[in-house]
Amino acid sequence: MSHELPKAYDPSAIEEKWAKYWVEERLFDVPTPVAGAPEGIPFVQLLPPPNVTGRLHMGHMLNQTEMDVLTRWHRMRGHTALWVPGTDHAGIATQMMVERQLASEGGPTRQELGREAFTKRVWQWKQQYGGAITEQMRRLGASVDWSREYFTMDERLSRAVKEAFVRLYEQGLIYRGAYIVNWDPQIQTAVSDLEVVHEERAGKLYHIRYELADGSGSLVIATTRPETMLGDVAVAVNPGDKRYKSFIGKTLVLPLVGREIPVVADEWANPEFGTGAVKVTPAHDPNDFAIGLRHNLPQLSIMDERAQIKLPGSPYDALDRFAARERIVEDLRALGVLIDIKDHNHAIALSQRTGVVIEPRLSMQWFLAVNKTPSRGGDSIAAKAIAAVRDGHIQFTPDMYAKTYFEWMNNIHDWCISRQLWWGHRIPAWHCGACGKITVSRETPGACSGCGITDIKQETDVLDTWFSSGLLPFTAFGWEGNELTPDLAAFYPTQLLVTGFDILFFWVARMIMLGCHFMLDVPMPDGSTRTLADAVPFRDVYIHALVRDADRQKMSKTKGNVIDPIQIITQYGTDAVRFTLASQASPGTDIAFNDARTEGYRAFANKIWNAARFLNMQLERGTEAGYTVIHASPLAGAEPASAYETLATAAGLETRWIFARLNSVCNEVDSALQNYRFDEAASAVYRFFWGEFCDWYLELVKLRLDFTPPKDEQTAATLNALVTVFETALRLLSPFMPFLTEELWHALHAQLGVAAPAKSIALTRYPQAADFPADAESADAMTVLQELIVTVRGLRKEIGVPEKEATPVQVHGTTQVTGLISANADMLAKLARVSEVTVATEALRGNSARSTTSFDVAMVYERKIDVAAERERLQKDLAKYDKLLQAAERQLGNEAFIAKAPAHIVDGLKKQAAEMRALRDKAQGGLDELPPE
RNA sequence: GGGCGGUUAGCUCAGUUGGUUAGAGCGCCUGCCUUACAAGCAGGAUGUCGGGGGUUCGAGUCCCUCACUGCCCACCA
Repeated sequence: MSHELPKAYDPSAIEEKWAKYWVEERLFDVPTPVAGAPEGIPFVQLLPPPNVTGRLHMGHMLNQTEMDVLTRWHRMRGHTALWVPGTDHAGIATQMMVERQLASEGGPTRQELGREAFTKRVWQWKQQYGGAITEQMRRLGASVDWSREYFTMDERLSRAVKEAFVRLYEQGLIYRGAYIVNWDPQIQTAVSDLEVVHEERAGKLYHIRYELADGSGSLVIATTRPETMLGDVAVAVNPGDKRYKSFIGKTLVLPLVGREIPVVADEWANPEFGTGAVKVTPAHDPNDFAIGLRHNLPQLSIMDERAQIKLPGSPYDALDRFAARERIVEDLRALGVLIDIKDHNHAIALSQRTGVVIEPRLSMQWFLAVNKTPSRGGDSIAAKAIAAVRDGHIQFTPDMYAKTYFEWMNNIHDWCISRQLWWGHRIPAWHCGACGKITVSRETPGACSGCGITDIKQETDVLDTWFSSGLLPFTAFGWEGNELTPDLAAFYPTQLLVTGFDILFFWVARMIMLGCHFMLDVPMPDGSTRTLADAVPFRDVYIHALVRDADRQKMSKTKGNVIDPIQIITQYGTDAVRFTLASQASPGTDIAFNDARTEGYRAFANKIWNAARFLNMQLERGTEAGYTVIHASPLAGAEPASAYETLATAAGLETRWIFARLNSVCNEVDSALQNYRFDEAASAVYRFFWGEFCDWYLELVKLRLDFTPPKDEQTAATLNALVTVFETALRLLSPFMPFLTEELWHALHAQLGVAAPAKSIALTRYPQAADFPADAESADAMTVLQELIVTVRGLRKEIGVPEKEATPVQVHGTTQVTGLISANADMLAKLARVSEVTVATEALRGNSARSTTSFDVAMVYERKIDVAAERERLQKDLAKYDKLLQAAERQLGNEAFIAKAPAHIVDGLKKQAAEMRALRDKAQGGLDELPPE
């Protein structure tokens, strides 16, 4: 039977197969617990739901790699590991996408189609294309529970959203009113503060003269937006501003318009800015709106939803706001009241979605009051959200994000949750045309709650997408009120949220606000009242960095530097890309994605692949020679450590050593992942597999495997150990490189002729340090031998011994060290081409000798000495050791140091000084022996 | 305007509570087709840890300051 692996690793040949297998076999589904919570603390994560319109980008890939590594790691450690996937309906993005599609088809516009037909059309679009991103996720091997996949507009989630809205309304936390909001005139909807981005731009500050109605004088105002003067209802000056004292209470005539407006005194007017007199346009500026309220001024809207002037009869009617600006400036100039135009840089507000300039607009909207006490009492939403983090119920990593969070949460304003869109959760409120009463209800009401007439109309606005996604940590588990569903009992709070800082406020903060608010009302599994500590939506938040291009530039379509993960995956394999991201994922640092690095990790995958091939060959030879290897991967429990002990003793030093290394690398990986140090974990497994298992263990194993008859115990033990270590390494690597390890793990079992003990390596047990003897003695012994081998290799190279020629060496050191070396002369022979080792009684120095802190070694070889090079080397050594020695001696001579530093530091330094002195003397001795220049 | 980061080898980054010779990968140089792997093996070079000051027996690590740089937030017309 042949189990030959192809010579080179080809990810495309294996990845799709396993991706499909994992999904079809439903390996990662976590059923709803029948009663109570699963044993232990389940590891539950919610995937930040990608937009249905989305295509996989590097940010997703990083996010999913991190989540998957953790999920697989926890699962293998025996925890219930639940990762819930889903997609977000993404109101604005999706509506725009479909509108664009309609336009490109030359079809009707959204408005022509009408609301019902249009939303139907969006659903069609969603059915057809909405799965693209989850398809790509499957390709990444994300070990999510697909049986729990949701869409934020699913019927069940829609019910939950309605429930949440109605509850907040009943608690007096949702209100409706006419306020200035950020208006996007392109898509013609309100957007929240967060959806506005500011950009510094060069603008103008226009100085305009307004005459007093009584003709007694005039005053000059300064504005960046002269077109809004059409809506002016006052001019404000600071009450303390002496220049304008006499104007207060008088009436001005608005140029071009002729309307009379008062001069009011308001603190907001800044005497330092402009002329100190500011025009007041309550319907088109948030500050002016506030002034208007203070002075009881009318609110005069002069623009429509497209940001065109709407003043029937006026010459400016129907002009776009920017065209109107030009016309008005011209007309003011003609009138002679345009006094000055100054350059003025200021930050203008742009819509994040469309990039158009935001128009502050007075309109009727729905708001969530975040700082208000609910009608039934208790803390405000923001107060709870602050307390949850402040009191440590939620932990941020990196923790500096907690500061950012507080900064925002402490200054939070009410949240405008209504959008004038058609795609989204329609607000469950009904307007009565007769009495004006609003009926907010879970079910479609038959009649107005005020006057009882049946002719009521549902609110046309929908909810901000983030409102529904903010509810996900509990709605994903079946929340529809105060009842504790089995899933909520088992899985809430989730353990960890992994996400990017770009949605810290949009999503993370909203989940905390809404989770803390709603879940406080849901009892604990034991029936007790829930406290904030258990109302939180997640215990940990891990904020990952941004993936940038190789030159640290932000990826953007306009720059054309977007790296398509699918393309990189096709080129290098998913495992290599995952490993690249994991190994770069150091908290708080952006990732400069350089595919040179990915190429390196593909080489790593290839290395693993070839180690498997080597193993296969040894097993084949072993089988032919009549050896049997029986190995079963641990599922729940480990082999008893004593079994490893016995195996290692029979196999030899290198096996004892590699077990000791496993002991230590298991610890490293576990503690790194515990702290979300994906980079450290990845580099630990990398160094172990390549630097230790391949570079040393596999080479040394070649010495031990003697398949010529008769059978011997050492070969048998080594063969077993080899399989054990390799299989363990596969499990260790599996969370990082799930495809490759799955393939090789199955191949190994096939080769061994035994059934794999599980359907997937992902369902086996993660290697634990305690499984392997720490064995410091073997570790130390190998360190000496490795150091010797490396030193000899270096010597050979320097001296110029031909590659293939074996040479004798002399060693000097303690009897323990020389004994160890002599006993392992075969290692030296194999790895450093040493033909013979003799022990010298005297210290070794001279041109062919090298010294380390544990031994001297000299090569017995006639050579032509490059005196100059040798002198240079020795002088360099001398200088180095001398410098270190002097530094050590200086410090040891410092009484304060001896008195204050801990003993182990002082002793260590003394030892170091002695070693440096010896090494320095040897270097000096070598120099003395060189022929003079 | 407010807040938060970063600056360590040519490049990308580690560096745990201050403690004994500051590390890794990639790249670079030299030599090897030693059959698991040339996507490899072996050897090698490379750092006044952004500048200055301070605390300390001891600073890449703590404090101050300056410079450069990035990000977030913000209703100054």
